[in-house]
Amino acid sequence: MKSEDQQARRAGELLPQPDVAEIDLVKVMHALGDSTRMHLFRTFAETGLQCDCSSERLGLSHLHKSTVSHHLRILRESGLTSTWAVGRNRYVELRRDDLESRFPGLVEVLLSSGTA
Amino acid sequence: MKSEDQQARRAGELLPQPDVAEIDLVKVMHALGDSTRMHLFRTFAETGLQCDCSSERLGLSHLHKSTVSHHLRILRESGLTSTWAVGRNRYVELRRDDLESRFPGLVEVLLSSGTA
DNA sequence: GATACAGTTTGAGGTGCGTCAAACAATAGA
DNA sequence: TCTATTGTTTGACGCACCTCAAACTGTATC
Repeated sequence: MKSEDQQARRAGELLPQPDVAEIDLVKVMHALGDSTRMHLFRTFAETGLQCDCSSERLGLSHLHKSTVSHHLRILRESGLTSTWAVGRNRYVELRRDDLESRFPGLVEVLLSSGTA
Repeated sequence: MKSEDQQARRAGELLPQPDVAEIDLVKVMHALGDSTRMHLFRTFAETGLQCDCSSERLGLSHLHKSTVSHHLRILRESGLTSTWAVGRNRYVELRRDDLESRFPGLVEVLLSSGTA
């Protein structure tokens, strides 16, 4: 994670998300049971932190921006991601540590599974 | 697995299921993104092999038998389970080895995650 | 202040899902 | 053969979901 991103994140506002203890495995499975959201999950896992959540930037240029916003919300509400509002942008991050403490090994297993 | 169960399984007919290489992670996630099917997943993981798939036997006495049949079909078609038809009964088994070779560690991670 | 921009919210349309009930197929047992 | 049993299939209903379009909120820039 780049340091300017970290600063921007601290300056932003954290959007509502479930506490670690409240993250539900079935909800997480449901969130990942959609190819678009699985793509976003892998993208955030790779990039670490992401600003400018435009459809093009996220590799979803075939989807309307409101649709992308919808999927990002589901990811956040399931507990998979954190989102900070900074100005007009959104910073989205995978909740790696939280997920690791709640479901040890899950993220690693999902990422190392072939994308096919 | 009890030996009489093994014999019954061999005598039965294997219902259609995807090949190992065709098991799709998103479809698996979707199958587990339902509390009833997550319950069945854990049940089959514990019991190893299960005959008499009645609602009561599976801890789903609140659901109609056709609904249970529906969920078992989705689990099978996603690649999570194998089902053998033996007489009037169905033997359902978690495809542990197949899942392990396709998504190493996934089953273990899911089972060790708290049921909450 | 006026304009442009990033993202959200709302409403609508189409589709799929979970559930039940009834009909059906196939087997076991009398 | 007749009946009971086990599980599947079909159709229906209500609900949730995915998608887009339009309106909206809030921010940055001129």
